[in-house]
Amino acid sequence: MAPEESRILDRCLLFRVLDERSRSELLARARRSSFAAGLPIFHLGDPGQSMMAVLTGTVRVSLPTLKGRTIVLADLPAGEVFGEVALLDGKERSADATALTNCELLVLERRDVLPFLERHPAVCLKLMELLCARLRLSDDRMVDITFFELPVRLAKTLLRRAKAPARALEGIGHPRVSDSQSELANMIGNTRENVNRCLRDWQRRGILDLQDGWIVILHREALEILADPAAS
Amino acid sequence: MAPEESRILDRCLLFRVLDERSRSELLARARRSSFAAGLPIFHLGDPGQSMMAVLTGTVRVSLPTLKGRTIVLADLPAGEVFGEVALLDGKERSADATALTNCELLVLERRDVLPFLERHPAVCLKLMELLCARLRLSDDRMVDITFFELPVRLAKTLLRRAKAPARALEGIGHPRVSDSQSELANMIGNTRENVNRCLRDWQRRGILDLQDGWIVILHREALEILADPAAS
DNA sequence: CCGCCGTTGTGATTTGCGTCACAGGACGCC
DNA sequence: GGCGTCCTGTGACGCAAATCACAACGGCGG
Repeated sequence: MAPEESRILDRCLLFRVLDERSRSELLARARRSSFAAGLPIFHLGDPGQSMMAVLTGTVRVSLPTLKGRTIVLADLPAGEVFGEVALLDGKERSADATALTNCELLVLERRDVLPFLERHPAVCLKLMELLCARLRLSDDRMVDITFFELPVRLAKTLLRRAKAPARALEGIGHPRVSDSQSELANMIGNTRENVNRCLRDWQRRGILDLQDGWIVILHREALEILADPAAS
Repeated sequence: MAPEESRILDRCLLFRVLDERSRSELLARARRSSFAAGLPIFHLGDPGQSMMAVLTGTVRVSLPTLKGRTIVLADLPAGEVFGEVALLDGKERSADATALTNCELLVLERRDVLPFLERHPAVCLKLMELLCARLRLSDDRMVDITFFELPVRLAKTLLRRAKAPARALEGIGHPRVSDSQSELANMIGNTRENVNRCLRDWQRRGILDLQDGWIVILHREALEILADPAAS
């Protein structure tokens, strides 16, 4: 086992509770797999007997529809796991997974994981925490989509996805978001056109700026007020 | 322990995997609690250190908002459990729970459940299945709300909640739904007014009938077509 | 018996959003 | 260079749905 791999598993919340010996035992049965940027890893409805951990790259989990629109559930960086739902309940894949960048995955099969879980209740509990977190996220999203309009959801999403400014160390620059407008639309369950109109409006009002494909947040506070459904 | 209680726990998927001895062990640490129809059991945001099993009655789990509207997540009959999310991750209650009818509950505390789970991996796995089911439901709902319009969602909901006709045994009568129009609106994330208009339209078209507060489904097939987003 | 409240039934008005239809710019590839 | 593809930016149009505003009905408690 390459040393950098066990280090990555170390950063994976789910496996951090394991001692060295159990971790090796699990890794011994795991398979590695690579996906080029843009390639599908699995589709909603596929039979699913495995779960994956992201070793390098980013994986997008999303819900597709008949037409082109999708809902982005999560973008998972290295250290995260996905595909656990179908593995645990033995049913079909509950969402699409796609390699957003070039990715390396660790694949764990149902027949290996289930017996392992039975012998490691601590991992069970961690896994349940993970499922709970997913559930809370999903329910939050549902409330957002049902009750709040585009500006509130967009402001929330921008704040959530804002990266630190490039020259944060010198205290210069503003937090910024690199997602394209259609990606943002998919995240909040709305259309690209409406996202564009909203962003341009905020740009005109001096809240943010659009340049080189970046959305630069000029006044975080204004966004926070917009993101608060109680205000506005 | 009253005999009828262990029989009810027997019908509870989560505890059915346990042998008699383990079940008694868990029951010994459980508390019983009653709620009159309409009373809140807990609120979103409350600290939550326990989970409950429904012994008798029905419990509604829902997400509230600042204004009056809510999303009904589930109506749980006897045998179901709820409140497991806050118990498992130790965070605040993720939803409201209300006694829809007079209810008797079995309350299990975190300090008792967690050690128990560590010694009973089979229950862990069942609990994970339960969480997976909740997650799938939530995601389905999100897709419905985001992409389908009121008629599709309403038709789906009516079909899901349709009870067998009163005189099913004689083969007479039609499946029917007893929910009020505002309850239906809460289930599908829309307003009472729109639900009413849609129902009246379907009544005029002979698909269903409204009488004595019941919605009587005359043509199940027509509803099924309406519920299928691909058609229509 | 009367008032209160929850439910149903409808109309009018406004608005958020989906859809269609473009135009222009950046970038990579043949 | 020319062409496809993906992104941004906007206008117009129409519909779904939120909101407001009533009226009628029925049950229940004082």
